[in-house]
Amino acid sequence: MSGAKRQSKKQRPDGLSRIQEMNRAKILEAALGQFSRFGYSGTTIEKIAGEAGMSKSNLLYYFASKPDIYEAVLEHILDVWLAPLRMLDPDRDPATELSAYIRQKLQMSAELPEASRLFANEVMQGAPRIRRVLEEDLKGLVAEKSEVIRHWIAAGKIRETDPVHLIFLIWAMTQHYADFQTQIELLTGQNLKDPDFRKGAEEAVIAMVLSGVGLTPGPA
Amino acid sequence: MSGAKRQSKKQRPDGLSRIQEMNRAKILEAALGQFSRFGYSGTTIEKIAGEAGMSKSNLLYYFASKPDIYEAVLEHILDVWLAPLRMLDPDRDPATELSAYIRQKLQMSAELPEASRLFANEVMQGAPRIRRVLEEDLKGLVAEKSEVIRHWIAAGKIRETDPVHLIFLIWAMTQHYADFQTQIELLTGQNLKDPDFRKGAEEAVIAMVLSGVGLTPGPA
DNA sequence: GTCTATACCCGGATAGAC
DNA sequence: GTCTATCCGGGTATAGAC
Repeated sequence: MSGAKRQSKKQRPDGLSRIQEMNRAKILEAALGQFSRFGYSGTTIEKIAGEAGMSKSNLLYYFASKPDIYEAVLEHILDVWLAPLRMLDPDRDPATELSAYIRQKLQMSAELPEASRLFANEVMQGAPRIRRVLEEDLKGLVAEKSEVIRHWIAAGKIRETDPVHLIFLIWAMTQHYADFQTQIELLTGQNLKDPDFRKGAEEAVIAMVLSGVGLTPGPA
Repeated sequence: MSGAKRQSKKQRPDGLSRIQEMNRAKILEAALGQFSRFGYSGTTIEKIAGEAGMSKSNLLYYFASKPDIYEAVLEHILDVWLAPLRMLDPDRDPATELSAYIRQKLQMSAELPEASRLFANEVMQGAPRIRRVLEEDLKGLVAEKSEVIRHWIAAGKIRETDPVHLIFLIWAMTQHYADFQTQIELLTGQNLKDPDFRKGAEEAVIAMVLSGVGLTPGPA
């Protein structure tokens, strides 16, 4: 047995075994659900573990502490959360670009409402853990995309509008359907997962934004 | 001393002494600040008491428990929160009415952002304590005001629009400035308390809503 | 009517067996 | 890698003195 094969733990690229990866993923998903619903203080490690199908202690084997989990979740969703805005293209026409952006944001509100609510929660508490990201990355991104809008204005393609307010208002309208989902359901019995309602929301937001910048939305 | 004057505790209309009233008010104000910032679970009775300038035990003399305080705060702000919508008047012209409504909502976001955030917080958690109010009062109110908007449409005064989405979008845009105040401050360095920024927000929202329903906002 | 002291419970985190 | 047992801190709420 001398010189025998060593206990081969296949060293994967990230240094994690398959089950480790899977467990981490399950934890992050469960944590997103809990944090977004109950806020940071309102969620317990035990609940997250329960949702993820494991024991509290086992969870604490993967993440050393509660803040660690929270930050991992936030980091995990931030990229996908900001992705749509990055795609605003100055070289295409504003009606197409703005419509596409709104549709993407509404799609995210439909498919990942928890991410929206987690983000809202964090910001409402003063954004203690994502201050940096907002001040640096997001601020830069918004400045960049404001330039795109100013470019459209200068080219006479859309009406004179404050770019920053325009961006804020698009965020407000699209994220509202995720953040206030409960209220919307109580008042209408529907949410973005209903195709009809989703279409109604898309039309309402797009109509408002396009006419708001002086474009007349076509019937599609 | 026989038959002397009895220790006269003036029985006030609500059965509360002046200091009791004042203390209750101070507690409610402090509680609003804490709950809106840290959510229900994130705030402690001790913090509320500190903000209200009294001891934890003394606070618990006025409110028996944490949920009691929370419900009192919610109830206290709900009326004022829904007041602006009640004023939408079908007999005046839509441009005036919608502009006034938006301005009132933005005023509330400027002066009582905590109320907005508390409300958002509660709804995002599934509205466990105000389900009733939403299902009954608010639902009725929205139905009533949807009729107002349909009335304007039928009279040819505004473009065909889904009334419920219109209401949601006005809420979304106006409340966003309170709920995401932190983010807005980090990105622009301003908030609704700055007169210039407030004016910019009013113009942006009013322009968007009015043109969205087919009205051209005048330059004021 | 207000404060001090304290009981009690719950959630986060660790130690150590398996 | 996963579990059980347990510690510890903090937060709610109460008992009782003043």
